[in-house]
Amino acid sequence: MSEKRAKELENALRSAGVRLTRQRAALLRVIAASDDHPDAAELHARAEAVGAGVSLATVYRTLTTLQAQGVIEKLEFQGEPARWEAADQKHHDHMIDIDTGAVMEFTNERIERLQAEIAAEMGYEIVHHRLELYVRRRRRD
Amino acid sequence: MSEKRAKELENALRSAGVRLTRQRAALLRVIAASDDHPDAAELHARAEAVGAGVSLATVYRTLTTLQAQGVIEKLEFQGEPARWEAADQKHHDHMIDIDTGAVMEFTNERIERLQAEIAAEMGYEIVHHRLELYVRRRRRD
DNA sequence: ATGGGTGCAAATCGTTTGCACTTGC
DNA sequence: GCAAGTGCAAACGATTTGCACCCAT
Repeated sequence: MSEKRAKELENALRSAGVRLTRQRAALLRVIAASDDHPDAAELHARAEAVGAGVSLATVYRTLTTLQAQGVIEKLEFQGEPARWEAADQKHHDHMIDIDTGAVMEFTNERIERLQAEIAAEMGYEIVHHRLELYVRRRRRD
Repeated sequence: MSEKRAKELENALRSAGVRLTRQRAALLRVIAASDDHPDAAELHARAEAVGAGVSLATVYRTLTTLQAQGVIEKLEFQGEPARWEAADQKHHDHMIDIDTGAVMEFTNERIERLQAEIAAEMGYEIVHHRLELYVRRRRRD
């Protein structure tokens, strides 16, 4: 099924005038097959694991290109290297367990609305935003 | 007045067992006198401007120390070098004008509450969070 | 006096880039 | 065929660190 998604992306990219190289096709598949939040090195490792000869430099260049095409989104959690996720899902924010490093997703329509209101009140419109909750498992005592 | 604040901080730090060196005293004053969001290089420049001989390495080390003492907070906006702000004010989030780079502060009690609820529902408690609105001035047309 | 703090320069780490070589269209 | 894409290794920019010296306590 992620193969199907990868094909869709190939067509979308091609009609956007982006050349479909062997490396890009391989990375599209790796990304489509990932449901977590890998960083560049991890994506490179996954591509290598599948025998796709892709240099790390190309991974970086491709990530930038795919982001510009709106195919993926860049996540920059505190201090750690940038992570990436497919952009096909609906908008969501992130919650990071600071003890385990686990990244969870959530959405809250009310928060979204409030943000827009705040910006509007000050005469601005939101281009994009970042909401991250750094959390710790609640200890029951 | 920021001089008064600097003195307060000196005492607080000393009783926390942090040695009060010439460099740290100078940086405390620079920070207390800043009401914006300077990065390490900028703080270094401001310290130099006041004739405080402080190396950039020490600026970095001091920022880390002051953060650990809860005196300042680290801000990491997209891509740019980390910025810092005094931690004495009440909690607030940031709105960044992506065209001018201007950083504004805001608070919204309802958003804070909603965040806590979301975390609680998933069995977590928030240790800290990050909410940034990247905005653009609303064009009246 | 002594252990923490500092300056300097070198090292780190994620990421970007110059250049000569490939390759998709 | 040719501009766009790639690999490699070198360059980058922010930050950190090893080490010899220094100074608050």
